[in-house]
Amino acid sequence: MGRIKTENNSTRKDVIIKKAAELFKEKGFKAASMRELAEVVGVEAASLYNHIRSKSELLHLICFNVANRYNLMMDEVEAEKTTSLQKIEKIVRFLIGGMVHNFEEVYVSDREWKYLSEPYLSNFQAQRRAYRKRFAAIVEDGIKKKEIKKIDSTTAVLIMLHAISGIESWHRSKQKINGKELEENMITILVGGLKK
Amino acid sequence: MGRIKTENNSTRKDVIIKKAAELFKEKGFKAASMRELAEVVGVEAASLYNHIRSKSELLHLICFNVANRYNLMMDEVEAEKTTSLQKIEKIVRFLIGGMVHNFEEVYVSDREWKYLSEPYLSNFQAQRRAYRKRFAAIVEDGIKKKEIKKIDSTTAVLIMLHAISGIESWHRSKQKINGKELEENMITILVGGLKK
DNA sequence: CCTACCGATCGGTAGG
DNA sequence: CCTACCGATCGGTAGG
Repeated sequence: MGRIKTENNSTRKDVIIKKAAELFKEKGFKAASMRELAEVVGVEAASLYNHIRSKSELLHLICFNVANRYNLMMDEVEAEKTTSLQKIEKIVRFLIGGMVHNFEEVYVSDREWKYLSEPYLSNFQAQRRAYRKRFAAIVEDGIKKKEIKKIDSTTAVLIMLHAISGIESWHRSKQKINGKELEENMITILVGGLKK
Repeated sequence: MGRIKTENNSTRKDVIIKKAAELFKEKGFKAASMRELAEVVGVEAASLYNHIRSKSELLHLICFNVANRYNLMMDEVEAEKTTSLQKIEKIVRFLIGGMVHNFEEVYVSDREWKYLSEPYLSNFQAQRRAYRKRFAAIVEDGIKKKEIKKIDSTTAVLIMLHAISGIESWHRSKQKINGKELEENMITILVGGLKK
């Protein structure tokens, strides 16, 4: 009802969220102000509140958007009839892809989630814990089946997750190698480090 | 001259810096206020300014303290007559040790450096780039000598650095494995992933 | 979507 | 090291 869509089919609210993700990534959630956001959107600060409830709503929209995608992907991987190593490779590739293509959103959900307000904060942390547990279970399974070295699965998951979120620095870097090459290198080192 | 030392030989200024690191880690630099810092130190906010110049001075003291230690360590490693793989292992062990024993300080210098003010910001970024370059050169050398898989050295360094800074989550976690065990697991996966 | 404005909080200073 | 206080900026609201 009267929600105006632009030619690329996104509402004004979508634009605000997208710009918020960029701003939160650049400055950090606390340091980013609604006045700055208004400026990049092209309206007065007060006008933002016709589309969103609060600054903090912006953050939880961003974070849960990412979390939902991660969970759906994990459902899919668990359902597959493949080896643990293949599952891990698929997860790692998905995560790298997300980092490369939805950079700002993923970055914010990775680094700024601690500014979430309750009950979103607790909910997000719970989802995160659950996600890591499912990932660790796959690693554990691979160890049992002797596809993977005998290591602490929690540590292995932490390493993979953080190595990937480090793509941030790659993104900033001048002499970037391309996305595909990056992905293959990461797979070699990370998955290669697990293989027995 | 009147600088009072406590029994463990640290000045009041040292205490302020230490508490600042804890607070900046917990809340983030921007979200942490000088009034909160004063409270944990046990004085009024205005009194902090008899020991330090500004909030931003606290951040650069923390960040450069860490950066200096990293640089000294790199000097030492480069001077050794060991294989590239041994050098990398030494660097990784040093970084993990720093993360485990100087957690707050290292965390802040890793995640909050972007709030540094000029000229400190540029200086810090330059040191960081130089440090990574030296690390990558060691990896490169290992590849040439066929100790290490043929991978992009920049990516390899990024992975190691970020995997280690991810120890943050391990620190938070309930069912921690101990520091030594963590270190051995990380060496297995990270250095193992490089080995030819 | 804008103008006008609010109460709260911030980093920091003056003066003792 | 404290009391008292400053100018700036914040997220958000009222009213049109």
